[in-house]
Amino acid sequence: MSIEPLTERQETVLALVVHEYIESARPVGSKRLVDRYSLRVSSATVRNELASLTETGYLRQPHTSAGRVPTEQGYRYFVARLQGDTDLPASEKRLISHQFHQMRGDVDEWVRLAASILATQSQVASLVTSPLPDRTVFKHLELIGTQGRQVLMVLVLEGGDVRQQMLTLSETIDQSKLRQTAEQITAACEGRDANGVKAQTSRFDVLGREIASLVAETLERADEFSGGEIHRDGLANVLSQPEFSDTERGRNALKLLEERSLLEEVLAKALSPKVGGVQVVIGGEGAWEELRDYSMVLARYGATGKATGTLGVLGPTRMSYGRSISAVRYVAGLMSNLVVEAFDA
Amino acid sequence: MSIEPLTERQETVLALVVHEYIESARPVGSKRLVDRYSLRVSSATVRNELASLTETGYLRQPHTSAGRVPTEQGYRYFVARLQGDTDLPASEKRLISHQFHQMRGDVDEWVRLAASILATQSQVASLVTSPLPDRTVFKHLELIGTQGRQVLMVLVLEGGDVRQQMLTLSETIDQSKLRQTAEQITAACEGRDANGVKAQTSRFDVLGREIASLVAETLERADEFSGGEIHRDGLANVLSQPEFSDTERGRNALKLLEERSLLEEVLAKALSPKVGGVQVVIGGEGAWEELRDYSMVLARYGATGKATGTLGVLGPTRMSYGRSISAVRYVAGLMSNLVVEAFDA
DNA sequence: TATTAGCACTCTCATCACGAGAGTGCTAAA
DNA sequence: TTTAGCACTCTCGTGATGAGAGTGCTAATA
Repeated sequence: MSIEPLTERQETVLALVVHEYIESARPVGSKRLVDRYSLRVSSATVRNELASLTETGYLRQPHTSAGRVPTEQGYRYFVARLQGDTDLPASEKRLISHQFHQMRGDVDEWVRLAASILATQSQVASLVTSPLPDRTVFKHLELIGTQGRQVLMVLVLEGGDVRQQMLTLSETIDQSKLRQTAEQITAACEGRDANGVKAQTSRFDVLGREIASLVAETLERADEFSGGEIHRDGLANVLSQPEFSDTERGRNALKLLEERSLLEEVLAKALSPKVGGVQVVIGGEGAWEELRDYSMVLARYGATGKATGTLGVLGPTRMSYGRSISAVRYVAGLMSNLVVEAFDA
Repeated sequence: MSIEPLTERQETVLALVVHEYIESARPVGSKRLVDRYSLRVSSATVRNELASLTETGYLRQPHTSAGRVPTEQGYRYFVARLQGDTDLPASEKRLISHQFHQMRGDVDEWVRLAASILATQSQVASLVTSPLPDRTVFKHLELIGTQGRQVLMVLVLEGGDVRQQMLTLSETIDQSKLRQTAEQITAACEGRDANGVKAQTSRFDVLGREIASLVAETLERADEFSGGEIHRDGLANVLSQPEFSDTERGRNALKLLEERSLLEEVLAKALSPKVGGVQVVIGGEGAWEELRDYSMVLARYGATGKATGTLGVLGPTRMSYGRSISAVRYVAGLMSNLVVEAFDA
């Protein structure tokens, strides 16, 4: 399979088949191709090329005497080399950017807006996770006594994220002692990560050690917790795709989108931890059987080394890669700006 | 319509029709009824009762010479008077309770688990919102200077919720002054709500007033923000219901479930703000045209006056009300316990 | 040698007819 | 008041059929 490089004409034909199939969702035949794109060769010639592309594994025939459909390999070739650089029209960009500037406020709202925009732009389902710190860094600690031995620990992280936790101490400690301890720890640990904090613990007294190791634990937990909630939108979109008119398949698609663990795994493994670039996962790439009929277009956004999140879309392999890629790229850029701004503030 | 009270036999027939229709999803006829439930009357008699129930508006005929289907009125009568008190089997309860105890940790996890359990138990889609304070009460304030005029305001609310906000002050203020102000405000405002805090502002100096009014604003915003994220699960379930085998209808159902604003409105309006009891909304109750073909089973959980959230299920009017009601009731109870525990801690 | 016209053949899909099955309403008898 | 009987209606699954689109192959052509 696919030892020979494709001739120019084969590339053209492949591109047209992919393009046409994405639009029509029906196997595309030689005659149709010649008619719709007014090729300067006859349908018989195209037929020969189709046969050849089928042999080399770029196309597939659903049944004898039907038109051709791209294989995963075909899609990959198309996305990698044939599709050309697409981009959203400037007017769309302005509109989207406007919506983002319109809204100010909390991260959840950004995430929601991003998901909504991706869904409408790509016409498939979208996924967005909140930006989370790559490496959690301590900034500030407060201890607030409430009643008896109960103490509320408020832990402020680099980037403004806050963790809170209720503690029950072994004995009642008065507020001034608590404050003093908190200040000590803050002074010693500002700017350190979980390991850095651990290294400092020996410098404190008994209470200080107890608290500091709890802080270190919390920081560690925050590091592990890579996922966070995955916000979805446009689920209804995938059902309007003709390949899911069969209810069984539609249900399958939804199940996939609801399955948190699988999505988390894909997001984690398929996507490099660095911000930049759009990744396309076609048909599960052999690694995920469940994704055989689906493709994802993903990007990481945020500020590498500080806080990053992922966003992308999920749809049938027959999805408009152009629309999706440009939408994902643009929205990821906007989200990155927001994250960077939030960090610098 | 429905002036005469129903005879006992009519009630029996209505109950059987609803029951049978919920199971089979097909219009139910007289003969079927007699056969399956070994009634001691003939099909002709049942036919008469069916005709009468149709006349009084409890049943409906999809087309002449087809079986009967319950109307909304029929469902309501059934749920209100005929269904009997259903409850989850003890074994199920144990299993669910176990899962809840298995898991400790943050509120998001509770919400996720509750949604997942509701979805599997009811076989339709589930909705759960996080518990949010009914009336936001101030507990503690911290001001943390970062760089220049930037200050991080950390606001701890009754119940342990934390709000944070970045401020840019008009001039640089040193940390001790910040701390002093924060302490002043904390002392004066602990236990007060938005209005209470506002009433205190005059007692502070310029900086204090500025901060305190920001605090009051934040508290107000927290009050308004009644909704919060709605966590969904079991979306795929609704697609397996036969009424949504038609793709168009299925897509509609999904759109409904994705529409945040509508759901929020229904949750807010249909459900009393007090915890306790399960509410059933059948076919939109005339108030929501979009919900014509759907029913919801809802409950508010938490601790009235402290923090409450809503949970429930959404499915076709032809849903198993028994299963849903008992599942919603039980899960709401468990969640309430968790909230109460968290508050008392 | 590469391209094209022509042709026989295949496979899908929408349409239509048809009959089984389930259900109804009505009448008349028990 | 209940029920047996009956004629009638409507849906739905099952084939049959034919149009349409597409293919591969062969032979003629540039």
